Amino acid sequence: MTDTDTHSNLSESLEDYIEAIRNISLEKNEVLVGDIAQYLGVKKPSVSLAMRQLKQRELVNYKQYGPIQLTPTGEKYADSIIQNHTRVKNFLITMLHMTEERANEVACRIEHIMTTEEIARLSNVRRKI
Amino acid sequence: MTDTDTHSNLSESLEDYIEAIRNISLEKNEVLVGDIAQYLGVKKPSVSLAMRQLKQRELVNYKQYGPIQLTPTGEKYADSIIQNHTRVKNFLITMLHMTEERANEVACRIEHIMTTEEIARLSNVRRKI
DNA sequence: GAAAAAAGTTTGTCTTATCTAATATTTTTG
DNA sequence: CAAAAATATTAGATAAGACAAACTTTTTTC
Repeated sequence: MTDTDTHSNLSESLEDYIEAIRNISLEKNEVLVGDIAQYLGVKKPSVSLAMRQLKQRELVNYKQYGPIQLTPTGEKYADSIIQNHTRVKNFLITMLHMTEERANEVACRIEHIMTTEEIARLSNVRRKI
Repeated sequence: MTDTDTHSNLSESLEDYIEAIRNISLEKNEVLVGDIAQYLGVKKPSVSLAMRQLKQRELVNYKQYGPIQLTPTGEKYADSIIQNHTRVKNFLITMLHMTEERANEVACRIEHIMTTEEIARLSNVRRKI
């Protein structure tokens, strides 16, 4: 993520947490600390700490021991990350023939490295007959 | 870097050090701690510590206060990383129209994420008229 | 509604990678 | 060859991110 991208200040780790919250909330009414921990394969104390940081930046909203919600800003941020993830993943699957699992793994890393604009260009790369 | 790749055990940071040593030695007879520090934009104590770790893994060879050389294993490792870097970089420049500087920056990150085989496939992606 | 279970948080530790300041070695130079 | 300069290393500090163990709060269950 560079200065020229839309959202520029979160660590990769915190971006992953935001992304997770958004993805979980698409399937579940309430997002709990334990859900996020399970989703990301980390322990609950790690989630707890991350949530405090995201709350401080006003990207999530929650009261202690309560369920977690993204703020409108957090939601926009998440959607942007998820769009990037999806685009990278599609490229990896269609152009490099990765399995979905591997593509997710790799996209999860690359989504933090390239800017939204660069990823948009990536998603336009197609084999033209 | 996954278990299925040829070289699987170094941190991204240590891979960067190996890559740097190899690149510097293409331009200079002796590689000194200060050269590596300048090349990577870190301070000498960081290099010093990294060299100790690489030595322990028998990827570099040097005596204290002396110049640094890659072992044959280290050289192979470096060449593999550099080939990956170059391939990713070429893709980014030709397909995504990045500047050389930006392509280097991004390639430096992606080279640690995708396997050699995946990168080979990436380098075969070409616009076909 | 009190005891047990589940969920979340706090505290303290670990690892990795970096830095600054202080120290040590090597090289250069007069 | 001794003093100065350049180079490298060690020691100690910091930061991010994770973990386990202990503790707290909330929820469930009898």
